[in-house]
Amino acid sequence: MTTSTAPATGSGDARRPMRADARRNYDRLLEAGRVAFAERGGEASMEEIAKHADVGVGTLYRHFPRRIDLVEAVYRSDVDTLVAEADKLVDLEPWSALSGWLQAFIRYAQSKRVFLTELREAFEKNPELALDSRVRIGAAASSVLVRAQQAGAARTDIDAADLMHLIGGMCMARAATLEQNERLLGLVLDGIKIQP
Amino acid sequence: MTTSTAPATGSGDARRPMRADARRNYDRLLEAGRVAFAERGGEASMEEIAKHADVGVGTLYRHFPRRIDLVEAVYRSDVDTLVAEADKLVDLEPWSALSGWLQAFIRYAQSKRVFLTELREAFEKNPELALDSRVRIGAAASSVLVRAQQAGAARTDIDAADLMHLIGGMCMARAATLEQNERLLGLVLDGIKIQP
DNA sequence: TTACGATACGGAGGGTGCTTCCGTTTACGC
DNA sequence: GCGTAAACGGAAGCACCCTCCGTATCGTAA
Repeated sequence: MTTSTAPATGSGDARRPMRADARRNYDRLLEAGRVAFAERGGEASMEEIAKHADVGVGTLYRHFPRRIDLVEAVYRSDVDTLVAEADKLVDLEPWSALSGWLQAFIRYAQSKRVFLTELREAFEKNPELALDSRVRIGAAASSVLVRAQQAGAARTDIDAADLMHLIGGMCMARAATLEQNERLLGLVLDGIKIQP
Repeated sequence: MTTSTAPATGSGDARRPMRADARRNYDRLLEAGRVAFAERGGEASMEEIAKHADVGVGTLYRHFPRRIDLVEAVYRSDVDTLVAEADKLVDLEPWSALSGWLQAFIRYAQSKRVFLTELREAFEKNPELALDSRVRIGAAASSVLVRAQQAGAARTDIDAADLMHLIGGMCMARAATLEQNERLLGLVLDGIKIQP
């Protein structure tokens, strides 16, 4: 594991590990944040998120000093999940892995649209966040795509950057719904697939 | 004049004209809003804007019931200005008019970047705003471009849509400064110009 | 010119949401 | 068990959006 969502405490460094209750609350808050942003986007209030995590606002602010820090943490953890998904799919045959990962990507992209304004702010405050995520997602995309290509299941005249560009752009289009995106993904997959 | 920034009272319709003080305050508020958004973007508060216009908040809210209404009005008026600029330049020779208008366009685009978040919200609430502005700006662009083309001063294998796409995209690029954009505009103009 | 009704003004205050502060509670090493 | 550092919780501070209504001003008709 590399750059990750892990709070404040690296592998074997100076600082102690978090206390058990702190760790538990951190995880709860992150999850509550994810749900809240997904459901209510920028409308989600800090009080609301704390309540959902069964925690006082004070605790929320101890872990995430500013609202934007929570936004960033949720985003980082979503990217982690997406990247990890590529590893999980390694057991499937190459084509299924590619197709499965792109589905995961679409869900990821869809969830981002809801709190895009907040996210944009986070990127502005911390440009490294955008760059870093792009690289990591690109690597994951590449890993599933190349495997499919090497297995002769996907055409070789596209690369991961093309794919992200195509599908990412599609997902960001103004009125795109999840269903529509999944349908269009099917179309794209048909275009990429090499019939056995 | 067509769709415009004019508040609540058309040409010769049912409603009376605005009272003189109301008209004056409306204009002041619009101007104060423009300045405030340009300087402080989304940070600008309603109290602050009202004070700058030498007016109470109550008056601000009478004219612009919600913050977003002020954002929209400022934006509409900026578009008005940009579109009117094309008419003003009609006395110049065709190439100067084209070049001058594109400079105005760049200033317009630059000012939009500052309160992009607010603007995005306004577009979301009122899609007709984005569409309408695009059409009007496109028409203005077309008028100056076509004239330059007919005068043999600009190459004819591009149209207004291409131009807006190129220059608009350039202005929206993440870290673009006004100077950089003006320099790049020079570059684009060189590419479009037909030497006499 | 004055008087009067319609219109507009102003700013105190309600409501909400982010953030801070600090007294209380809890986990963990001895 | 005990002591201490770490973490918790929520009341209160603050800033901002917006509303409300008593007061002031404009425009008009006598």
